[in-house]
This record gives sequence, structure tokens and C-alpha cells, in this order.
Amino acid sequence: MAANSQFSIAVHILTMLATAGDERTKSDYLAQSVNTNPVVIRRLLCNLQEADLVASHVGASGGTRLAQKPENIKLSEIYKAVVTGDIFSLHPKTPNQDCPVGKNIAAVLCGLQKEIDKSIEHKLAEYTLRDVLKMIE
Amino acid sequence: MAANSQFSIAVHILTMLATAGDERTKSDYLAQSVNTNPVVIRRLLCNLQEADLVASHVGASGGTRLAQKPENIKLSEIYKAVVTGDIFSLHPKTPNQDCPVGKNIAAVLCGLQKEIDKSIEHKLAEYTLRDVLKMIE
DNA sequence: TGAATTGTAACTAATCTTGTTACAGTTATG
DNA sequence: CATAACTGTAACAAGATTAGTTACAATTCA
Repeated sequence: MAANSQFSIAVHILTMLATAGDERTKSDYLAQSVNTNPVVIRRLLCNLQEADLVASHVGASGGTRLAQKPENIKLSEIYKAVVTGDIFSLHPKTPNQDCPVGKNIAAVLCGLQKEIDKSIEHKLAEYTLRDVLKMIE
Repeated sequence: MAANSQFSIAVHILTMLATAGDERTKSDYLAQSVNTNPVVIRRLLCNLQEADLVASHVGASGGTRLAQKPENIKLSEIYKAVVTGDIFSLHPKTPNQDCPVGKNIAAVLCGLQKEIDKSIEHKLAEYTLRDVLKMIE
């Protein structure tokens, strides 16, 4: 269970919220569609709220709705809101600094990571939540 | 220790082999530069050998050298040779199939995964091992 | 006042990656 | 031809991450 599916779940529940319009949706209902525990959903919704993609309300008749229109939410924003880690990891232990390659490889790989991340965000910026909605239908 | 650093290590040791030219390099030596166990290196070299990027020889005075010239080895080939998993994972449990979103979201996400993977490979195809060598120096 | 809901902490279970030991098989070399 | 030096590979331990779960405080509506 060590594979990160936060982006998948985020797109899923945001699509659900998009279909709900202005009505507030409860974490319990979203959890049933995703087939997981409500707490998993609420954890994720907290991140999405920090990124201003959703607005949650506590208390009775509380719940969550989109903070922006589906056509204004790019998938790249969702990605940045929930995906923390990098595409690939650097060495767990620092390489031998007495070796010319070992000493300088980290800088090269770091630059590469940033370029790849830009590529992904650029690709995901091509789609909005509205596009996902259309694909679902 | 659950972050995948195979691509990092692969680029590292292939760069080492590139500096060694036609001479065979031992896994022990590579392991010292990466600062890890020789078995970790040999496991990775097996993958790189399957992808025809290196040629290893067993026995005394054995070792590994590049199977192609550095300027012909694209970083995208290295990526494909060692990175198995996807950028993001789909839901561990299958979503509720009675929900229109739950039923169709997997197809959308799968398509997205493939597009992202293409983006990454396209970006990594811009660089060869020769380019990395130049950056190191 | 009471019921319903979010936010969050704490813990468990499953899974992945690396590190390590061990050893069979292969090859160069004295 | 015997020995030493390698690779290839299996098996297992250790560490880290993620999702799932329980529990409960805080908030809000009726």
C-alpha cells in the first residue's frame, strides 16, 4: 500500500464536487464513491482547501463544494496541491565526494528533476476539471 | 527508504562507465562511488544490460562497460530501462461502479498517466550521457 | 440541547526500496 | 589445473511511506 494515489483520488472527488454544483457534499458520500474511509477524504480535502480549490464547512449540514468553477481549475493546480514528492529520488546516502562523478552528479540530477516537474505541470495545465467532466460523460 | 532512486543511481554509474572508456569497471568500484552495496549495483546493471546499455562479463577480471557510445545513450532510454512504476497510482481499491464518476474515472486517469509518461520521456530524450558528462566536468 | 459534520491526532497494516549475507557459476592467470 | 576474482541471483532484514481505522474535540444547524 505504498503507492501514492492522492492525485487520483483528488481528481475523483473534485469531479464529484463539480457535478454537485453549489450544493455541499459530505465526506462520507465522497468516500463511498472512492471506496475508502471518510477520514482519507477529509485529509485530502484539507490540502485542496489550502490550495483554494474547495471550501469546506464544519457542523451539521456542513460539507464541501468547489471554490472555483470547473473550467478554471487546471489539473496542474490539483497536482501541485497534493503531490509532494519528486518523480525520482536522489541517492539515500550521499555519494563519494572524492569521486568527480559522485561529487557533481547530485546537481545534475536536481536540475533534471526540476525540468521533468515542469514538463508534467505543463502537460497537466492543458486540462481543466471541465475537460474531465466531459470525458466522464 | 521507500523512495525509488534507481534512475539516479543508473545515471551515476553509467556516467562512471562513460569516463572509463573501453575498460571494464567492477561493481565494487561503482558501489564505492555511489556509497552503497555492490549487490545493489549489480541488480541495476542487470536491468541496464537487458536494455542493451551495458555489457557485463563474469569471472576474474570481469566487469562492465558501456554497450553504446555515450552520445548514443539518451536519458529516456535509461529511464525506461529502470523505472517501472507510474507517476501516480490509481486507487488501491476499485471505486464504486454504481457511481457515474467512480465507474469512469479510472479510464480518464489511465490516459493521463500515459500522456505524462510521454512528456517525461520526451524531455529526457533531449539529453544523452555525453551531455551529462559535459555537465559533470 | 442534541444531532451531524469537519478537522486532526494516533495507531495499525500493507507494501515498497534498499542493504546485507550467502553462494553457485564463470573466467583469467600463475 | 587449481585458485582467486568476478558476476548473477536468491533470501531475508530494516526503514520508510501510504492508506485504513478509531477516537474525539470543535463547530454549526435545527
